[in-house]
Amino acid sequence: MSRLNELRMIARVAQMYHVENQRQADIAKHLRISQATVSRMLKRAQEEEIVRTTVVSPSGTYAEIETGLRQKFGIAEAIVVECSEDRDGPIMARIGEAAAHFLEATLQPGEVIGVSSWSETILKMVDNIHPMKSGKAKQVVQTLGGMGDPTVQIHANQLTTRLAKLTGGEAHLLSAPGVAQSREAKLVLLSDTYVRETIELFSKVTLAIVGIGAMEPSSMLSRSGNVFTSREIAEVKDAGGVGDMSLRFFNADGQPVKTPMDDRVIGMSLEELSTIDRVIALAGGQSKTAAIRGALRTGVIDLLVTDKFTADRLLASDAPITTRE
Amino acid sequence: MSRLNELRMIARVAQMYHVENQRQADIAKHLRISQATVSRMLKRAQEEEIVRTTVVSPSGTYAEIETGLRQKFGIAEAIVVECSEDRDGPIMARIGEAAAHFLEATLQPGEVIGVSSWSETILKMVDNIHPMKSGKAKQVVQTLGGMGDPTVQIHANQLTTRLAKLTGGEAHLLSAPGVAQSREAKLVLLSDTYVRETIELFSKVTLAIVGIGAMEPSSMLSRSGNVFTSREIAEVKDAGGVGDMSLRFFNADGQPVKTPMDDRVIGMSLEELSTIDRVIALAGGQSKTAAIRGALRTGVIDLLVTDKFTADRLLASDAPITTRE
DNA sequence: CCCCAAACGGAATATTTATTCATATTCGAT
DNA sequence: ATCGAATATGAATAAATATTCCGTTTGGGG
Repeated sequence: MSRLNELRMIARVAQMYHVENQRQADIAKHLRISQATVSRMLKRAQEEEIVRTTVVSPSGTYAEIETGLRQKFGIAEAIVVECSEDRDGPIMARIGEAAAHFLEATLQPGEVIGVSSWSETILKMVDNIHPMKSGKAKQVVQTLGGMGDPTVQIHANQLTTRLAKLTGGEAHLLSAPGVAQSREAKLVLLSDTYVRETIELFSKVTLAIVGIGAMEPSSMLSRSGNVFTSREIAEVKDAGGVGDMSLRFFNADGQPVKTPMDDRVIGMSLEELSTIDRVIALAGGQSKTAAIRGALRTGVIDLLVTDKFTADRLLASDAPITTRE
Repeated sequence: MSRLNELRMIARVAQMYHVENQRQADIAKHLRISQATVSRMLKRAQEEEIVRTTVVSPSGTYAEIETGLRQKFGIAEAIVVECSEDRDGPIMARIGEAAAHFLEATLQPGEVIGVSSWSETILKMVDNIHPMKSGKAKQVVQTLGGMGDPTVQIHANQLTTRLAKLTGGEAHLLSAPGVAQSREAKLVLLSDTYVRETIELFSKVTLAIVGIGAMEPSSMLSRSGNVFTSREIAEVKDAGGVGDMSLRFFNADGQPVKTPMDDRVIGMSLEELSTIDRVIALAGGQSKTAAIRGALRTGVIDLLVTDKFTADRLLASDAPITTRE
């Protein structure tokens, strides 16, 4: 019976604290008990469920799905954006927008941003970044060569340059094709001083922004000319490849798929990516689901920004759960 | 639209803080923002109602009614006890129990307790106090004389003595009748050294425990012999009296009702009561409702302990609301 | 009855959180 | 464009809260 009187008092303390916003010291004075006791009563109130705290996610946000993604794939953070329809265009726009906001809010002074430049989603992100007056970033490094097609080359360079301008960093372009014609050709390209300097910066990158590619070439990729032959793509597929980040392929388990083509790609490797402090991946859309799932399993991604439909698909899958941490 | 991205982040912070019990500094590190920002986001989360905190009063307690009493009558605290039936016996027992618990929990070391000894409810309270080993109270002072009837006299003395023993204070009895035969008789009684010493202690009392009497004499009062004649009582009633504390009468507005009898009462006055740091009133029951309402309006009571039925009646009344503070 | 283990409670203290202060930035009005 | 008010930010700091530590008490076994 005295337990009830005790709980009554705890409830009163909880009310004064949570509802009336009184300080513990004042409550203690009012009730002639010590502040320590008030603190303990409040803890007790939680345990006894006299106070209940609930976090409601604002409509249009999907905290629960984000938590699901974090847990299922062991990533540090996930952002799931609202999207009215499951089409690539709107999805990319929303993902880019959310990523831009996140970047703005969390970019540290002096960061070295690495950006793999041929993702339409990343482009949307850059479109949404507000210029930061006090130069936050130190350098913005292009982590994958441009395309053979000069039009897209310019596009890629522009993306890096704009991002650099917006974040106040100095741009370091990778003035080379993303894929060299041969191993030898790559070596030649690497002999270029500017190219080498940029590549040497890869290890300094503190924040990498990457897109995730599906095996079926994206519109941008195909527009950019034949990067790989369809036979080469088929080979990767046969080896289990489900997608790529910066033209580095991986299978459904997140294991790298080694191919002879690796020697021709001029850009950051998955291994390099894994050493980077923060890796932000931007991707969504029906066709990319499998690729994203594989990418998440590589363990290099710290934050995924995706859309609700894709997130649902990622969680719905009955593939084995990979827990980290 | 960016408001949504902002809210998303706030919701995430709130989740990490309230659900996952992470410290603000850790959240800040995880999200690459400052601890100050996390603190502000959490405040924002409250404002935006992303976090909702509710205090549920344990069943058997009536936090809402207590709040109603505090607000309507401007008292510092109220305790409303559960009671299955609206009869005086059980009500007094529950009130006494709750008051005992409260007293135990909040009695300060060195307090001087004043107790008006003829309330059955107070008796129940004393019955429920556990002995306090390390003498908390300094002195326990009887604030109203005993009754003419020697049996009750002993009762009253015992109550004070027991309370003193239980709280570890030294008992100061008021060895005199509660009501002298005349003004002159009172003066004679006051000349007694022990009586005077006790009365002088009134001003030192830090915590007074009082009962509230209705105009219809209680069983204890009537058993104790004719304290006042029914004619005297009628006079008080005519003057608007609705009840008394320690035989000091007041009307429905809480204004003292002065009568010639005041000069014959040997006990603490309402004025003295009002200077005391904490005044705890114990009372409940159908017949006492009007008396309690008047008592609350005197402004001398800091804490009322009553039962649910009486509390409901006190709140239901459409009498004008007297707000203090 | 006495002693011990566990529980309690408060003062002092450590830790965590909120606020202040100094800057930087945005936005709106010229 | 340029100024100024309003807003936002983080570092430093003040304030509030949680915990540790220690003396007391309580409730069992010897």
